[in-house]
Amino acid sequence: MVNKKRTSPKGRPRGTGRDSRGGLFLAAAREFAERGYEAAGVDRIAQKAGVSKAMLYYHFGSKLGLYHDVLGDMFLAVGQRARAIADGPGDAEQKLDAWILTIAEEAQERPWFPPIMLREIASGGPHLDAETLGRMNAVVGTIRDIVVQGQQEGLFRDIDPLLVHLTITPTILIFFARQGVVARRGAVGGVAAPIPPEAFIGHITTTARRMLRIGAPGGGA
Amino acid sequence: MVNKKRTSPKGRPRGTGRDSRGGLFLAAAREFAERGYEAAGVDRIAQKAGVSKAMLYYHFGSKLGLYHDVLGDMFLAVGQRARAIADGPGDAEQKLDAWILTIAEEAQERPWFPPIMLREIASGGPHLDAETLGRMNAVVGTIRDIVVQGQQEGLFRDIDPLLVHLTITPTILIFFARQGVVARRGAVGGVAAPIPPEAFIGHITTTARRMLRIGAPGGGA
DNA sequence: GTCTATAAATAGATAGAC
DNA sequence: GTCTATCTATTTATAGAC
Repeated sequence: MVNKKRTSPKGRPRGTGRDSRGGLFLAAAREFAERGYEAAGVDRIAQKAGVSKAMLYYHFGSKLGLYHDVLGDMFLAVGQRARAIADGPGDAEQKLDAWILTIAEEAQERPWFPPIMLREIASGGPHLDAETLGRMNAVVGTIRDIVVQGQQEGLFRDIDPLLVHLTITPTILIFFARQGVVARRGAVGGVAAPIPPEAFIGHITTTARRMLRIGAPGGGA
Repeated sequence: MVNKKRTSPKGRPRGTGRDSRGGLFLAAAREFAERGYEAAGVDRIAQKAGVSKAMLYYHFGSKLGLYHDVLGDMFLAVGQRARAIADGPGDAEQKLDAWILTIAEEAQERPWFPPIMLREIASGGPHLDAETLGRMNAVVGTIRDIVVQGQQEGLFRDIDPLLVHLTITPTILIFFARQGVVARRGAVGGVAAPIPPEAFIGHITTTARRMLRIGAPGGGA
């Protein structure tokens, strides 16, 4: 039932090895990102990985088990980095910058992360396990800590930390989800307008500061 | 192949009637939002609508035809309202406020709008027809017009209009997609924190102003 | 316009040989 | 660890009666 938690034989990060398990993991992550959990096909995953479908069941037990492994890998990485930032040195503004950079880096390192995340939001997460749910909540808590710190430091205005999270994180996710699409299909529409990731990250950083700093124009709601 | 474009017998907006076609439209919109195009089942749609599956094919020709009808209804409404705002009176800031309100209203009037939109972004829109694609691009163009107006009026700083769009619109979509989930499941995680829509709209309006106004803190990128 | 019955393809999952 | 063959359920779509 529960999937095995061991890492690859040689200690490689999950999904990057050349063993059949790692190949299946990587193929699955891409398939889940492209089609979503329900529409993803175990046949296609096995084919992309170059092994038989039976291997998938041998390693992961079920389609859902495989999905949970992919989710676990994502949120473990993001959650740990977020916590390290919040608990580390620096003022709240520096920490928020670091968080923005972290999400952007993870989105590029694991291109399946933004699409899968968007789909889970869209569907209300019917196939999220308790462990993944806990890790997602931990991330929200981490952002809250950073915002509260900024308010105590007198840097940030009075604003609901959840609103801060809901403004910054989804924007980054959608940007990189769109990037993947633009790369594959030439823009969702045709009016491509490719924006370099660095330009986008700079924009979000600036916007986040303007959103949070005390005494800016636009009202303090 | 192409779905019939006529409205309901009595000229009601699509999907709100009590005829079998309207019932199917509404059930389909909800099913597509909840599960995504691929995972949506015509059997389930027909069952929810209280008619037989054959009726679905009689009215819409195919599952894809039905999906296109749902998409068309969404983007026609949003596109027309966006264009009316951009071409109407007022300065750019007022128009941007109106745009934010419009997206928020449409998201609440058609609760299937945000989830479907998120899924299309996640998958790169493989089942979008040319008409829908055109309407989506028209919306982006409309936002661009508003931002450019603001820059010419000396209200907005020099910023890529596409970045403005990518910052405001997705945030609103994700918020309301999440709202639907929170209502159905009690938050994606458990740490619910229900935010009233008005509070969120106020927040986004303020954030958009702070993002765009000239001479604010946080740097001007 | 509305239905039942069914065709034809594909899905996730398993058995058992090697 | 890896495979082929197969079981069973579900899928989209259609035929044809009323």
